[in-house]
Amino acid sequence: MRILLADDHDMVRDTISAYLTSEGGAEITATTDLHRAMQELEDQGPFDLVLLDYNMPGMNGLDGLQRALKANGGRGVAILSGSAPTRTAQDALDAGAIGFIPKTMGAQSLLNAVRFMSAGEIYVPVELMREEASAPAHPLLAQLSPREIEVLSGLCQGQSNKEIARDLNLQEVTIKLHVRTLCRKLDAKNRTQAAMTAKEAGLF
Amino acid sequence: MRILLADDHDMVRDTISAYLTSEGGAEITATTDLHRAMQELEDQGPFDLVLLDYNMPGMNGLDGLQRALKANGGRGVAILSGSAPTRTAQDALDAGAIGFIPKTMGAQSLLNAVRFMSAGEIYVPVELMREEASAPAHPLLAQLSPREIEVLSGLCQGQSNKEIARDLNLQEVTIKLHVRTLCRKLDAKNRTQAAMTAKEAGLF
DNA sequence: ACCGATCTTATACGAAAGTCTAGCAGACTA
DNA sequence: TAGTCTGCTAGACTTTCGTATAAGATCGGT
Repeated sequence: MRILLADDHDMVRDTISAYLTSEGGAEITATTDLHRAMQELEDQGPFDLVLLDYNMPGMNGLDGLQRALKANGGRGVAILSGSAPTRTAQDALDAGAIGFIPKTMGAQSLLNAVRFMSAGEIYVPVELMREEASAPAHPLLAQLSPREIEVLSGLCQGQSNKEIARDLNLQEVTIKLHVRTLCRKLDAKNRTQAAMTAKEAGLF
Repeated sequence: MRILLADDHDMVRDTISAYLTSEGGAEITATTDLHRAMQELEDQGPFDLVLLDYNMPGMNGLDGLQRALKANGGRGVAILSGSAPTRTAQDALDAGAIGFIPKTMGAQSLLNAVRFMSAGEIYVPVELMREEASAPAHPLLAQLSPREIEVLSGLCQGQSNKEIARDLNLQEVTIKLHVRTLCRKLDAKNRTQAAMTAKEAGLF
């Protein structure tokens, strides 16, 4: 089982490598960023599985995933992520990833997932699927209305009220109200502070 | 060597535990958040070393550090962090932490550091100390003037131009200018987007 | 001494953000 | 059926932000 692992956190990379090697008998090649991962893909041919950290130099969101997929000759590429917004997981799968692994998953589960994906099976943790349907993902989101969450998403992209209004088919004034209530609920003085709070909480 | 490890990423926690146990002969107690860590501190008495993830339910910045320090009866408490702003490291040490461990550090180095800190020595990775003095910490900061960095800091706290001006003893118009150049350099359309970019890059 | 870069202040104007008041629809209760 | 609560929408108004243009001050370096 030949696996390529790319993560810029040495500690995470080292310990995961050690674990998969000793407990799973895997043969790991580890790199620190997408650039070097691409080089390994060229030099060492296709791997049974490629694991890419979502937040890593060179990734540019799911851009790196696309490139790795092309370079791995049809074999699977999966995304590792520390903060795991359900949305990103869905996007990754849509983009062709063979799996999405949140770091909140246990080491033994990781090993099982890696074996699955190496065999060509698509793997997504059950919690994420459930979360999609039921759970509020984050305590902060629970106290926000659906509209407010949509508006907050716009805020975090640095959109103006007018842009948000256009995207949601609403009037600009309406957005202003939502922004105000968002600021109240998030204990922020203005849109920027609200966006920062949401970002820190790991939403979006 | 009895160690309490608290990190909400199961994967990270499991693999680090396994590594420190097998390679370092440590006896690890692992928990998922600060609340449970405090319980373990009460139940299992003082540990030789407590490792706390900086981004973890219940931490509230360095608030959790203070509480853990009190509960561990004089023995050391260190901070683990994924994104490692030098500023936070300094603050942690000032608050009484016995060490600061970025996850970009290798597993073997971690083991050494843990042995050091268990023996009561303060540990900070050399790169952080150097960074403080020389390196630009982040490529993005390199192209910003000192003033611009100060203003950007204000932006990331959601301050208004007027507030920033007061804090820096400048006129509001001056801040506007800096905000404009910041938006140019960070490729942002407005202050909110600039703040988000800075946040994503791990600054502040 | 000159040049260029950075930082500073000023005036002014259009655009966007933020505040206030108020009306309307659906849901739940009595 | 009326009452009430919550979420969504709207118009008018004030404040803040963003931009343009101009110009003085300081500092380091060819």
